[in-house]
Amino acid sequence: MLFSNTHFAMGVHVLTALAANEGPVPSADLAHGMNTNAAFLRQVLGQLKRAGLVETKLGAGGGAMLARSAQTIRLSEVFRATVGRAEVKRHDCPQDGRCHVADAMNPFFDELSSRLDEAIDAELGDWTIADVLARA
Amino acid sequence: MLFSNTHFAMGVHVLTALAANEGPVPSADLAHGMNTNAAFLRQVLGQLKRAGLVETKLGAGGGAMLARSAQTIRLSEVFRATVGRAEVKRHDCPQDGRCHVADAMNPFFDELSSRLDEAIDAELGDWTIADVLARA
DNA sequence: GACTGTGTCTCCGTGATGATTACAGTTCCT
DNA sequence: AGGAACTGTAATCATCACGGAGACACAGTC
Repeated sequence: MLFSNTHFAMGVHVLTALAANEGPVPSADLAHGMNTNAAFLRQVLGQLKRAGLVETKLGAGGGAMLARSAQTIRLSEVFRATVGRAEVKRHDCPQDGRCHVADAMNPFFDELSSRLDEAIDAELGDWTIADVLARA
Repeated sequence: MLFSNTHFAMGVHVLTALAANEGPVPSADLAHGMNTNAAFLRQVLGQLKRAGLVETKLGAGGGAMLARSAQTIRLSEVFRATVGRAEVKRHDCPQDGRCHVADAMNPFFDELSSRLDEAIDAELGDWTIADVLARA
């Protein structure tokens, strides 16, 4: 399974939903449509906001809205905002000489993670939120 | 985080350890060197065995050994054996009309997962167990 | 001033992960 | 033949991360 939490999927979903709306949408409304709760969704929205993908307005009539047009928001940005850097899940590898090859494992997985991270980033760079919305 | 469990990392590690040894190695010895327990490691070895990467011998003097030379074992095979198909973790997306774009989400994530799966597979196809061993 | 909404905190139920133990079946060695 | 070594698998358990839920201060709107 890629991405041990659902933040990326929720990010794509919520951005697409925002792209389908004009004005600001309250997190409670978004959360209800996405079958989740507002407090949790606000955390995802916070990640998207810090990445400059979303703006939020306080007060009555406020809510979340896209900070840029859907055509300019690439899924690779959503990936960076919600996942960060992709890293291969690894076991607790002992460095005490019990295993001859153990010392090589962590550096290798570091490099492997970097390569996979780049590959995923490149692949996600091919899609924009507008592409996702076009399927709806 | 990629790969919600450690099977892939343990698979790479144990195959590299086996590549460094000639005869069969008991799972208890392997497990001790990898800071895990034998029963759990045997599950990973079982996945590798079913994929044709490892052979096991029962009885005294038995254990696990590579089924093929380390040069011919690609990490993409370890990936298939231990992870299966890469799939984007997604939330429980309601299909009841609450959200206009919800219907498009699952098909989209299906396709996205396929693309990412191929990208990861291609990237991992560049490495063999021999490459990992060469770093030790 | 009342209302609405965000941002953040805490608490809790649930599910997955891996550790551990146990045991039947197979193979080797003497 | 008999005992020892090892696998394969099942059952149980502790731990932990994830996400659900409620609450509250603060900020902005009407």
